[in-house]
Amino acid sequence: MKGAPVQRRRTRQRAAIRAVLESARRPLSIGEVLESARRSVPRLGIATVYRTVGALVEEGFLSQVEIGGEAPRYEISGRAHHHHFRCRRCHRVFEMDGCLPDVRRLAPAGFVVEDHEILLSGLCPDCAAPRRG
Amino acid sequence: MKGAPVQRRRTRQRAAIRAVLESARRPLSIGEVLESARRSVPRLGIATVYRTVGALVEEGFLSQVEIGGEAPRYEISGRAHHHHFRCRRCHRVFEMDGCLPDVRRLAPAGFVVEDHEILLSGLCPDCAAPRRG
DNA sequence: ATAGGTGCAAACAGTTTGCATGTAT
DNA sequence: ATACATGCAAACTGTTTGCACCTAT
Repeated sequence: MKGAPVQRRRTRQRAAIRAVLESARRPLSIGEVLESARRSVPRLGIATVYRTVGALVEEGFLSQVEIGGEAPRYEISGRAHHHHFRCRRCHRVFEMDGCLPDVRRLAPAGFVVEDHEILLSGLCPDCAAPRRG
Repeated sequence: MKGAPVQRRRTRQRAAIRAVLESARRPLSIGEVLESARRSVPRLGIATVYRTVGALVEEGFLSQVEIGGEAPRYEISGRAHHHHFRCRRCHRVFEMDGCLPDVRRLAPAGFVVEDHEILLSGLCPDCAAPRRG
């Protein structure tokens, strides 16, 4: 077991990983973060991505988005309440603003609703668009 | 790649696996199915469970229930459309009948909604009850 | 008799960990 | 100088596949 480090350092790897997640408009998987961050740090290792993303989740900078049985994705914390849409073809996950005011009415009497998630799935605009060429 | 078999056979393994899932009152994970089914077929292999459950999902007998980042679970299909409530204290998952008619309006223009899932979480009646300990 | 099924072990894929080396402080 | 971070590879865990043997039809 390795205790948490006493201090954090600024490294190219961490800067790249943060930048990728900050500029993303949708939650990213570890693989997506790795691929994007390697554009600025080519030799970036996947273990570093796991460790860095894990640390960012622990410090509250990132939120983990668990969708179905798929690999967890990560997005910047503190955004407005929103839900997600998963494309069954390209498997990307998109954010959808807004919510349904009466979700908690689904719960039968006696249940205390504290949180909820709504996940839509189908085809994203890119995959639904008729392709030509 | 192995093509789907032309016909299905009745075997002790499949009977056991089906029986376990039919008598369950909650969605079961692969491990839970294996453990239960081994009571009637001790040498049952996990690969057979994966293959059989997978086949049952494909033929529509079972539905895969994916909740959060947890291992997928399987339940008998054909029940009325419903969603789930997960108790954060006892971790049980309950079914909630009904739905919200306007869920798919959450999706921005251009997205083709084919399916959706709603997961509420909080405390179930047992865990919300004032009696403690 | 034979297509199909099973169990085992090996192969895979995603994630975590150990360690020697590299680097921010 | 030194504690922390990185990259690589090995270790793990959960799932899938190849294959020789078995069995329902």
